[in-house]
Amino acid sequence: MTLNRSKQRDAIIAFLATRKDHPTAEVVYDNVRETFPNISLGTVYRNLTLLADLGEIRRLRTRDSKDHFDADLSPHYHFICNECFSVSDIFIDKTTELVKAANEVTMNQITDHEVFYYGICKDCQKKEH
Amino acid sequence: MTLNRSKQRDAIIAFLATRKDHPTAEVVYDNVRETFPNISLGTVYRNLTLLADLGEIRRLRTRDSKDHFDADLSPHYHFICNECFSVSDIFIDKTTELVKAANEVTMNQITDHEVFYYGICKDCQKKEH
DNA sequence: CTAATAATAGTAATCATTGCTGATTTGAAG
DNA sequence: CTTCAAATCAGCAATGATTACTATTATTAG
Repeated sequence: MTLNRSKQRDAIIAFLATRKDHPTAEVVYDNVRETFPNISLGTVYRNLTLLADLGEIRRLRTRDSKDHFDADLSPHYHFICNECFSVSDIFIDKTTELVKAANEVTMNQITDHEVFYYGICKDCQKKEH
Repeated sequence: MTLNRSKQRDAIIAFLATRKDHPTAEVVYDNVRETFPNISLGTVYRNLTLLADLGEIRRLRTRDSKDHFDADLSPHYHFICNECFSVSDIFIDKTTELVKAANEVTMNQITDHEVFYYGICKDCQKKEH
């Protein structure tokens, strides 16, 4: 029940902290494997899930079929490209307004919220000439 | 390439239109089967995907591992219960503000957006003693 | 009515994620 | 510094939602 440290988990957190592109479990696995050649994919998933449950990272479930993970806990939203499925940050915070407006129309108890923007990212706009 | 009508698809649309609880493919299947006893789950999935791609219904990918479907295309958001994973409507529309604010910080081309609220629904609040 | 093709039922396959098991690591207490 | 129970791991099997495939049936334009 107590949380022990582990080199694998530390490496996963450290790697995530270096990235702003919200990698998938697979990407985390591929990268952490460069330092821990025989870390297993299961370990990556278990730790990402554990960290998300503890609230130390955020799990993003987008229209993409893979989960993405974000080590940045500051309030912000996300943009997902419909072409390449890349995920990028939208650093705005409308918590006050959004939660206030929602509370006026529901009795459900809101603890948090997420905003996803969809469209075509800058890079994919270029490609489509 | 041309779209033909099919009784199965009509039944799926008709069923979805009667529900405000954003059923999963499985739930759609169970219900439509009462009228079409040997409709297949694949047909349900194929049509839900087709309709979502055509923009005639919305596919909601939540923290729940199952997709939910919504026949109501009017601008509105969703609340998902962390306990029972029920999905309910939040009839507010902050498109103008949200898209305006996002456009001030990104060059990505935004075509649409989604807001998910999470928390404990009214029913689950009661259950908790 | 008929041919072309869209859609279906039934089932197999995919693939992200989770579960299992026996071995290894961690950390608190002596 | 040892000890030992509990936590974590690697490797791999299993799960489960969704998609793909194939032979058959339904739809619709002409």
